[in-house]
Amino acid sequence: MKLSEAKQQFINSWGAFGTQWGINRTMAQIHALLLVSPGPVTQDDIMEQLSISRGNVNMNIRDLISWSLVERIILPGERKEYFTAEKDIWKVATQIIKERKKRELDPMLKLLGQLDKIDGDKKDKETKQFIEMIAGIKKLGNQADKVLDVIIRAEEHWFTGSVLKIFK
Amino acid sequence: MKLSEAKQQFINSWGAFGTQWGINRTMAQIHALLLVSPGPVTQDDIMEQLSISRGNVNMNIRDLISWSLVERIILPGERKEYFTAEKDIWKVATQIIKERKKRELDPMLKLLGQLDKIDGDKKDKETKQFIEMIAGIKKLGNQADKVLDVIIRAEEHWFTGSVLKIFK
DNA sequence: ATTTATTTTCAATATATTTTGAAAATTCAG
DNA sequence: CTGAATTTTCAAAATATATTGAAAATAAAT
Repeated sequence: MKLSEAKQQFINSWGAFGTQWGINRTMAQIHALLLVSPGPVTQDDIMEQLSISRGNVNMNIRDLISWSLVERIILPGERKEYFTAEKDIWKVATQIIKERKKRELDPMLKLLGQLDKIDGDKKDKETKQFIEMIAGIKKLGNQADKVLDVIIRAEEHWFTGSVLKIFK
Repeated sequence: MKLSEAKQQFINSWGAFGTQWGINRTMAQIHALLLVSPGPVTQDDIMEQLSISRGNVNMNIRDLISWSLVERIILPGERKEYFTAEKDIWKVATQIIKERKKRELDPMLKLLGQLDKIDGDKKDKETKQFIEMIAGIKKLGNQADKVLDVIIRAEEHWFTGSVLKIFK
């Protein structure tokens, strides 16, 4: 397989993979393109390589920046803006975990904290069952929160290829 | 807050939450409805409570069954089929992890295994960089695979509320 | 201050996904 | 086997999401 083919396939697959995780295809593809591009890249480069419009590139790039996965770079003497992606995959992964925790897990735990304040007889079977179910999800969410924090801090173990060492 | 309100809010929020994770809103809502329903429920019950069509219920229920999150139940003497969801949230979570591993992580690792077979000079800077990046993702994927296996097997720790104990 | 390059916005358009509902298939009772 | 109840399918319609592209805004050079 040629390098160019492999890159193209990586971009396509990364895009398809992203959609399964609620990430828009183009955003994932732009991220993939930046991951396989050795140097900084302009909006025009991305437009050309992925055959998409300027507006599309612009919006998705800004989205990627809000996830701290892409950085805007100004080259001295150049008028255009350039972009690069963090290439260290461990950093990419922990950054995504951090953001999803903040954007999704935290709000969800907040919501669940309100749902178990039910008026009326707490001894009622149906009420009891509901409160227990919510408590279960809350417990799961809190445990996930802690586990993810440990994983985020496991950088050295990732580096040595032994993330499992954080388990006893 | 009344029980019925709380249930309704849970169903709506669970649906919204699901969409952020690439799960269709209605499927997540049906799952939520079954989670808060003490007994088994029919297609007609779901149609009525969520105001959706029969076909929609049918397709999404089958999808949930394929994820092993919902079970079809035949009550003796009854013509209609009933459905229930696994209520133990830990089991729900590990089942989802298992399925996503199988459906997404495994195929992704398979793909990555093909992408580093690049023709030509392995010493070429760009080629080298690409191969290393793919290797990094592969490494991350494999580690995630192992960590998820440990989590799936941590049931007793979940039960005692100390999933963190699996960390040293 | 004016021109020019570049980025950003966003209404209109295109595409993808979900939902409907009625017809076809299946299942079960008599 | 027949007919009624129930489930399943799937083309058409509705909805939601993503994309375009040109106009407006911004930034830099002269």
